[in-house]
Amino acid sequence: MAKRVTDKTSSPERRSPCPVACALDVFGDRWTLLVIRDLVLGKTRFKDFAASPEGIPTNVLSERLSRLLAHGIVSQVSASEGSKHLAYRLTEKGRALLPILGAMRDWGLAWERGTRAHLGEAATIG
Amino acid sequence: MAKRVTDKTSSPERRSPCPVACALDVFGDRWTLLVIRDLVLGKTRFKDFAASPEGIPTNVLSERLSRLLAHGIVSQVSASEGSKHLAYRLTEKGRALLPILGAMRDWGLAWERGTRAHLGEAATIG
DNA sequence: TGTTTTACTTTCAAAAAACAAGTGAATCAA
DNA sequence: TTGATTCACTTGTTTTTTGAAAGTAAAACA
Repeated sequence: MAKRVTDKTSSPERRSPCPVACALDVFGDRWTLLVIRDLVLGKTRFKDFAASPEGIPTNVLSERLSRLLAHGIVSQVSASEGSKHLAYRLTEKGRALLPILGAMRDWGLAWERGTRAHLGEAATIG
Repeated sequence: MAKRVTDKTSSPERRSPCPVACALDVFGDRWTLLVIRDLVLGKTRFKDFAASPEGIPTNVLSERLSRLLAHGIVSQVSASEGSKHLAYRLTEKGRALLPILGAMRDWGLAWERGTRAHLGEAATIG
């Protein structure tokens, strides 16, 4: 007899139909949006994300990248012609996160002292 | 001989001067922004946040509220005249999170099927 | 060919989250 | 005024996630 804990068939572990809650289920943690930020800044490789100043642990990076792949937020392409290494790129769904990143950058700059944008002032993001 | 791990004097545990990283240190988790959302929706009491459909555990709610207080994002006022119960309100710094919430709601509605805004369509947030 | 780089995976201790239950002050109903 | 109920937590306990370090295998480079 199968023990039904929750119906994860229709929508795997969605807490509510709220779009904010749903978004947080995808990227509601301390690292995911930093990977997105790096992608926006032009980084494409595992080692590049790992080299960011915040120092994401590689196991966390690995898990986050596969989650983003699973959610269709990033895709993998060949790093360069003939290369067997892979590069990560934002999909359209991933690029649609730009306004969120822009709003967060603006809030941080306005309210948290000592912050500086490596993201281009207004053009790149937001 | 004091072992200096990190200089937490100037800015306690800031990972980098990036405003996005800094913002994530404040509200980069699955719950905090849902409390902010509830505040935007007009909820002010502990029990109201706890009653939201996502079902935040009370110990987590408690911890998040004190963190938000510590960061000056919410403040406490008397729930009603003469009452000794307290109500939570967004400060200006907290209201400045509205564009982030709005951008997240828009992204969720656009890219995650089955989401619906209890937040007023465009007027309330964003 | 041997060395280095890349992109992970594994291990494991520590921290955080989830869950359940308890507590005491405040409010309310009789 | 007493007793029940609500409120806002706090306290255990278990489960999950992190984070730091080390290990690994394929690819690239010399």
